[in-house]
Amino acid sequence: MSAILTGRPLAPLAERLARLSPLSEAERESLLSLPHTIRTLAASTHIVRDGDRVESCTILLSGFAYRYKITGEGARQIISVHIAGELLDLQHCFLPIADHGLQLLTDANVAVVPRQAIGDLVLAAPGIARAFWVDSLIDAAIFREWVVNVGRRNSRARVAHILCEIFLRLQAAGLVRGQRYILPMTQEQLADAVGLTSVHVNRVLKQLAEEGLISRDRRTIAIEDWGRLKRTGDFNERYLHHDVGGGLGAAT
Amino acid sequence: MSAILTGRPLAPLAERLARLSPLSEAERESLLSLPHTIRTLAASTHIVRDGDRVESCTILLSGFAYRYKITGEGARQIISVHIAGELLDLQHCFLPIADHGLQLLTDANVAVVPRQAIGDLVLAAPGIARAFWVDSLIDAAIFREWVVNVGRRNSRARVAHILCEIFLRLQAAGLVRGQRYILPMTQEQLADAVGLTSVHVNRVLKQLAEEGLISRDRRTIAIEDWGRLKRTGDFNERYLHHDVGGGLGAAT
DNA sequence: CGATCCTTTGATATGTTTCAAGCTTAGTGG
DNA sequence: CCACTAAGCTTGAAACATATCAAAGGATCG
Repeated sequence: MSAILTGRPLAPLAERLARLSPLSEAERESLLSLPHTIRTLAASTHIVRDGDRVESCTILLSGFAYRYKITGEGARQIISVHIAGELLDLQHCFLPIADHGLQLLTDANVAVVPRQAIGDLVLAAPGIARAFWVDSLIDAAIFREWVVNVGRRNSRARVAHILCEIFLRLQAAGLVRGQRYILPMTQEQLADAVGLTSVHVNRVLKQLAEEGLISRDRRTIAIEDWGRLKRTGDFNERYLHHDVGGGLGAAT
Repeated sequence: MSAILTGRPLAPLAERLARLSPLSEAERESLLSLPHTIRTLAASTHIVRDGDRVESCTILLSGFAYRYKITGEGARQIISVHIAGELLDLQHCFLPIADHGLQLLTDANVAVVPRQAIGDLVLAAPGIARAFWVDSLIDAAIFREWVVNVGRRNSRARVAHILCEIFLRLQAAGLVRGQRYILPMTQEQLADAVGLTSVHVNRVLKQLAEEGLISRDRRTIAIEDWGRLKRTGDFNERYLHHDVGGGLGAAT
């Protein structure tokens, strides 16, 4: 958030990408000087609606957001949850007709960049293209894990799994102190993320708490037994690729 | 397949990418001259195993493949199905530790390209980087739809949906004549793709056939009523982005 | 032509949903 | 500052879709 105030609002983006793939000083600079507008938006604002033609990419500077689709029967499936620092819809730079919706969970600050500017930049700066691409690849890895989560795990594991994932992602982003975090989702939203009903999610959360894996107060989750939570969530963090910057990534 | 025999085995790859994002003649040439080895592999060969360090990318020249993960309980979830002409594991160029397995459904011809060669090429040729990236983005769009499919649709819709998807993808690749295609998956594999049991998939297929939406003979599926099949599968092809080449994509 | 893998069918079990109602919390206006 | 309201959380009972278990029937391929 400080970056927003210091007038370098895209700094978190540059940081994030540099962690994924090495960037030269010039590349960092051109990222920081991307044309953009900063907006402060209220919780539940729609950033993109399914079917929209999107002319910009949004970077989440603070707050939470999620992507979702609505089925013909009116059911909602949440497809991913996004935290501060993440790129929300890079795919719209090249697939400009949205195939899903994108909505804020909380009040948030966002930076909006015209998609043309990103398109131009990636043609001019291959290193940046690579970094964006790696970001998309990690997104996709998370989608794959979610297919497994809703397709083949029981309700306990699904809920435990998403609690693990969000915890680790917040931790990697430096947004968590200790073993607790605020998960700004209603139980209904959580249910839509794991393919269950809110009633059932409620029962599972209660059970996880009774068994001492987590504790809850309003919407803050405290991890009480990380080992057992991971085990009941069948959670293996490899798919998050948090280590990707660590010396490989590129065909160096 | 003819391309394999004519000694231009990577031609289908160049075609595919050019459809996603405009490529110059020079870019096409450098794609065609990527170092590679051609292999003919038997059905059910593993191309990648979960956890492997992968040093190459595989292009499927003929046949079918699928990606999957195994849960801690031993259940398998199939994450995507791939058809001739597709890039199977572009993500391994930049995320070289595999987070899922990749296996052939049928005998197949593949081209194997060292990941370093692709990494070098995308830094040298931004237009190619963009095309690869768009390919990854479409992959991700399909994963998202699968999250919805297994998360929020009932068994009839799930099965109908995957039949629609594969039909359209084969059609777009020019691999289907008329309204029928060979789906080289057992009912158990189909079940693992839609998050059901094989017994239940069997019943759903039977019902879809009885109602006249499809007919079956061994593993060939004939679409008897595309409109109703789409409707019962809640299928909207927008997520496949088959039109993406049609004048946009790039920030032109 | 024997063996294996796959498909099909029936009967029963179960996890999750649905429906319904009461309860708590957070926000709003008097 | 309290009353009121809406939203979300919690709990119970019943219904249902899908899984599980089991066994027989086909297809495919040495």
